Amino acid sequence: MSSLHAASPGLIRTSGSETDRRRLNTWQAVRADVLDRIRSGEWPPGSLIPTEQILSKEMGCARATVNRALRELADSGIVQRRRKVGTRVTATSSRRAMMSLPVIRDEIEAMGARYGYQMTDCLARPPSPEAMQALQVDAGDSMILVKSRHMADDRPHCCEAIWLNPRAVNLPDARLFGTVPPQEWLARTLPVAQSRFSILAEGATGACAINLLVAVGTPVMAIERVNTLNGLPVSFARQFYPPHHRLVLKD
Amino acid sequence: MSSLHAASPGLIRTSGSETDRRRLNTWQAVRADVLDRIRSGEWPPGSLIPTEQILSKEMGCARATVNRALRELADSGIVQRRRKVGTRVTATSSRRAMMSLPVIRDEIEAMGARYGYQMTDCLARPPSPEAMQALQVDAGDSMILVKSRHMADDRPHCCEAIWLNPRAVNLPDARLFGTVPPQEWLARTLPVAQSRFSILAEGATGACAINLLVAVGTPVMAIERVNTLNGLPVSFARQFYPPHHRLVLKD
DNA sequence: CTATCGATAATGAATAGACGATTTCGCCGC
DNA sequence: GCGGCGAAATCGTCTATTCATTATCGATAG
Repeated sequence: MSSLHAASPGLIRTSGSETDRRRLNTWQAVRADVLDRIRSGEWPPGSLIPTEQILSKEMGCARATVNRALRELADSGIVQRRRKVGTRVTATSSRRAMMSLPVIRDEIEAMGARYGYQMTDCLARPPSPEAMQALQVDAGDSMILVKSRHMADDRPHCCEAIWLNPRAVNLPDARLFGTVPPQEWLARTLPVAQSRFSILAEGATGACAINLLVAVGTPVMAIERVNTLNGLPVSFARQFYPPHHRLVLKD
Repeated sequence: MSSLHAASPGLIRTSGSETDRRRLNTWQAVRADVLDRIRSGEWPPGSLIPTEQILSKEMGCARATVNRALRELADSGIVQRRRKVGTRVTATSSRRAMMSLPVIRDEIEAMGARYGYQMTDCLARPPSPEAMQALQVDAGDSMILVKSRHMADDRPHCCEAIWLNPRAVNLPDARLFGTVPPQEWLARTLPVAQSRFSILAEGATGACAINLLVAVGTPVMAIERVNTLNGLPVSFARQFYPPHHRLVLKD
């Protein structure tokens, strides 16, 4: 019926973008088409684009298919949609980018290096002020602090300090962390937790500098991660990466 | 027909998660339900969960609705799906997090501060080695380098150096950048470009340290951004943020 | 035993149709 | 002019159905 069934070339525009549309699904073709017409200036930033119904008729596909395409574009911040109003091209270039935070073991092995892990400390102690704030506990609670470092081919790749909340999770024998990184143990124990990350630059402090084999005060990138499960804060981790480490995001 | 039409309570499980499901759509309810059963250990990491058909029957909704829910979970890395094989709970805790990179003006005004912009330099010169690599140009090409800083209530918030490729975009009169930040001009001129970001920690160098009012060598967070349009690299920007600036990601 | 081929099962995508939610817009009474 | 109210437009979601794509498994020919 439709001129545009699965990968039929009906939709392909002659404008000649670099994307190879021969193997695109219909909704991906619609998305690419809309993107092209935005880029070409046909629909400038801030303007309304035609309704789903008009587009579906124009492109010879179902409205649900156009909906899927436009929803994806809205998810990445390229357009904004409101009922009854329509779909508007986002005026500013505010963009959302997806970052993938792999397990450090995978990250290192993906580079083709040999992974190594060393626990450097494992203490029960009252939480630091940052840990108190992140985990919503108070100074009286006793927390577990595990410090460790991760090596790539015997060179330090990252060092880590993680606070674990014994009220949120049953901790194993501490010796386990001598061989198993706490993040991996946590991932196996609590399948899906909700996480909040933040990224900042810091000067390396004493232990961190020693573990990363850099001078005190050297700029390091810190990634903080708070895991919560059912609203209960479970862990607060800080990972430090030496200079020249890059976190890459694609948009 | 279905026991689960739009926000009907049919699906609501008694497990009592913290999420308020009374106002969830059906597909969101399905997603929450699956997530709960993963978290509860019913479907441990690495295991296969029931097929879409079984789930749709079990939950009294259409398979397309289950598909939507499981697709969202796959998009955020919680499950992995393969045709004919099924849907598997991701074994590692590798997660994808969404980061929003707002226009700096918006970022500052959202904090309730007054935005200020100053251009500090605007030069035509051959590209630096990094710019050559990022923009895929060679040393013979003449590029435009604009340096600027952004202020929040008269305190430096971020400084920026951006290389523009005159072969990819028609540049305006350079005086424009005295009042309009290059990123904003770019956003208005090229509606939707594809971007690649990377984030790293560096020590502040001379001009950067002066602009941010910090000592040389102070750790700063650098965000690099390469914009390309139809495969043609358009701009290469490096933004530097002073210590204590945090980039926040929600998962 | 092994390679190949077909049946089967699972997800992926598309369709038409329906209904619901939300916001705008104009009409009407005042 | 103005306030309220209902019609209409538009996106959001759901269903049922069909076909496409991909992988697994087992049977069969050699």
